[in-house]
Amino acid sequence: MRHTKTRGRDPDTTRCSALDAAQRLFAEKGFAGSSMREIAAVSGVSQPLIYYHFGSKEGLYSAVKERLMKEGLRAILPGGSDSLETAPGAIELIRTTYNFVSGNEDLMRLVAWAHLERENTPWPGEAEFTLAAANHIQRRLSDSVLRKSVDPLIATIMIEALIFFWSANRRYYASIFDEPLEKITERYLDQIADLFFRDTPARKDKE
Amino acid sequence: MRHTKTRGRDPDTTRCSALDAAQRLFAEKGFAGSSMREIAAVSGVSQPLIYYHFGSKEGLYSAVKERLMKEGLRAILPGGSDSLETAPGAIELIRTTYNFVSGNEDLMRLVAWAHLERENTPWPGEAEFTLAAANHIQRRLSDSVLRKSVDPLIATIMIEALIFFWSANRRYYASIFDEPLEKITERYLDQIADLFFRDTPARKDKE
DNA sequence: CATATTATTTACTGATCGATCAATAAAGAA
DNA sequence: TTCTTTATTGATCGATCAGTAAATAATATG
Repeated sequence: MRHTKTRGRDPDTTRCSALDAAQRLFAEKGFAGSSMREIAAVSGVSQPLIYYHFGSKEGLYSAVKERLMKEGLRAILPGGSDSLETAPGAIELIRTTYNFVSGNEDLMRLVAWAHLERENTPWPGEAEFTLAAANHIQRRLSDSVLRKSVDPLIATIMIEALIFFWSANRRYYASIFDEPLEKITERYLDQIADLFFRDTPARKDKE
Repeated sequence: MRHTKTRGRDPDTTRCSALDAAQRLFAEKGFAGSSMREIAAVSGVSQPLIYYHFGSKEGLYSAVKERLMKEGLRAILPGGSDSLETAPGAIELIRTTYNFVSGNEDLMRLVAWAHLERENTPWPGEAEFTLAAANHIQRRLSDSVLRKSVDPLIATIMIEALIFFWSANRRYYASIFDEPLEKITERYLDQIADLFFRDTPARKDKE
């Protein structure tokens, strides 16, 4: 047998517990707003032990980002169940992207914190991530269904902006409408497709 | 004469100095990331004196927000030189909004911090601010130039999203293009107008 | 078994946090 | 002038910050 360790020491579980708590707290309160003591208390891992495994607060932060990006890349790159590859049409692509964004709230909040805190160090795999997403969206955008007079690259940025913004602010804005969140979200995403793709007169069947 | 006080005591100037430094530091590093000591050092106002005038760190923060919103409202509400009222057409409205947003970076960053830090207390005048902007945009949007099949309220949110996003990320995205920031910004704003307004076949003169 | 390595805890450091103290200087009121 | 109010300072509070040294318990290795 390899290891029966269920009691006492299990460094993998220790690291994972610390990472879980750190991810939650960093996403919730930002890097400056989270303390190692609280991460230790929440995770059940003693503070010096976190330092033993991750070296410093920055090291812990980097480990959180690394793990998140590894998961994120696995999900969105070809082969993942929610991969952008599997999205056949424009509206499905938009919906898939939105689902990924709104389903990874910790990741999105951490990116937002990093942006505000003016992090100079790039995220591990950030470039690949952005390129993969932009690449797929752009391929879809040049599939002749994009409205004429719309620059594909700018359109890519705009779609990203619309999806990010709604994912971050949907609860606030949904309270203005009468409809439930899911309904209004669907309409919002449909309108994105409308704006960028459906100006070609008739388009019932795709491909 | 009223007061010749140029030396020694001048509580108004004191408050103003503290507010200036606090606004800059809160916008730059967030509430949790800014310390009263640093605000005191940067402003030249001693730390206990800041407490004397504003009571607490929270009180200072509230005062910063209050002043900013008062200025912002004065600028954007009817009568201001950059008022949304004076914007005659759709593209001018978009440009005016963008200019206001990108010209008030401190305000936008503070709003972003507040959003991430999940502030429960609403900003003073936040509701009026949002309503005023949405109201003007919506009036413009229902001026029959809006593309059919686009919900005016959702369009309002989308335009806000597109402008906010570009204002926050323009430098990053502009580095992808070859053009200078102003040129690509102009094209980005034009594309917004294109998307939402210019699908009516011919539209040279408005009204 | 013995021993070296890895994992974890207890107790602590110096620095900094937000906040407050008593004392005092300046301005206004009498 | 004298007295009261307002503005400002230096010193300091207890709490908490990130980080660490040393001792110890568990595991792996011989």
